[in-house]
Amino acid sequence: MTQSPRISDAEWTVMKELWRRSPQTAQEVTAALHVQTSWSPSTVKTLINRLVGKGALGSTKQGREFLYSPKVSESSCARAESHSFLQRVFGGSMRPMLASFLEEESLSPEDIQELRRLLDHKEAEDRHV
Amino acid sequence: MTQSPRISDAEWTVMKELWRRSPQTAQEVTAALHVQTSWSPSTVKTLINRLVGKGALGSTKQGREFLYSPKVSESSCARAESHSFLQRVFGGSMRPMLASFLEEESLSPEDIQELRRLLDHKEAEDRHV
DNA sequence: GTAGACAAACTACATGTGTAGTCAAGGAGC
DNA sequence: GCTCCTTGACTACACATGTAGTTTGTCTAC
Repeated sequence: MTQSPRISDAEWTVMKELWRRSPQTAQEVTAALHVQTSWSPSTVKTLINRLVGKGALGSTKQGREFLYSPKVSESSCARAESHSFLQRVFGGSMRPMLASFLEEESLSPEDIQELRRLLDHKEAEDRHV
Repeated sequence: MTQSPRISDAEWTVMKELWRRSPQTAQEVTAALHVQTSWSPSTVKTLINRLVGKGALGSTKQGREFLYSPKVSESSCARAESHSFLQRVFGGSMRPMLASFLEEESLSPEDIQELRRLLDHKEAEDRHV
């Protein structure tokens, strides 16, 4: 299990793109992100380098360029991030957190159905284990 | 509606204490946090000052000391924090986020019941509005 | 082979954050 | 009233982060 490094806001944006498609060159990533962010190539390159430094991205030299791809999975980063968020803001207890999200954010009827299914599943699982 | 300022990790710890009980002096907060954090009084004072600067805490002079109390509610900060977390990590979509939490974190049977109730409530609400 | 283009590497810099020390001012004890 | 202690105010400093510019090295086109 790779210990997920701490990934900052801007870095998440870069990671998301590389999770979506990889490997990509720095240039490609810059182009892909340009719509949402209008970051300069330097900026994207800096972020990529920091991520390589943190071990979140790996690179392979391809001629004059580098190809980058994630070395940590999105789900494992999401888990780490979620856990730290839960601790920090809700002291680690799920119930108030879920309550707050349900109150605040919008859910489609399908989302609600899906959630019920997840709860059923969870419950069944708990009973078995 | 007070626009909740961005509150850092360490600052959350201080805010939590003042949400738990307020007003308190810097000294009292330091003492209260000492068990978990072993921060020096200077550190706590710095954090408090920053929070006052951000408008998250208010202060009243009481003789030689100051009494501090929150100026923003815990729930509003939690909302802001939750929203930004949801955006950053799950691109704003609740369903994968909830799925990830349900998979990862542990829920008691009562938590599950409570969640079902919340979902029912939410659903009924949506139908009415 | 030389010039130009492009990508990588290095440097930059303001602001935020974690963590704390020092200085200064005002009340408490003598 | 003077001294000491406490508390507030100011200063410090390393590292992270957002954002980008400059230098250097190498490939490509002539």
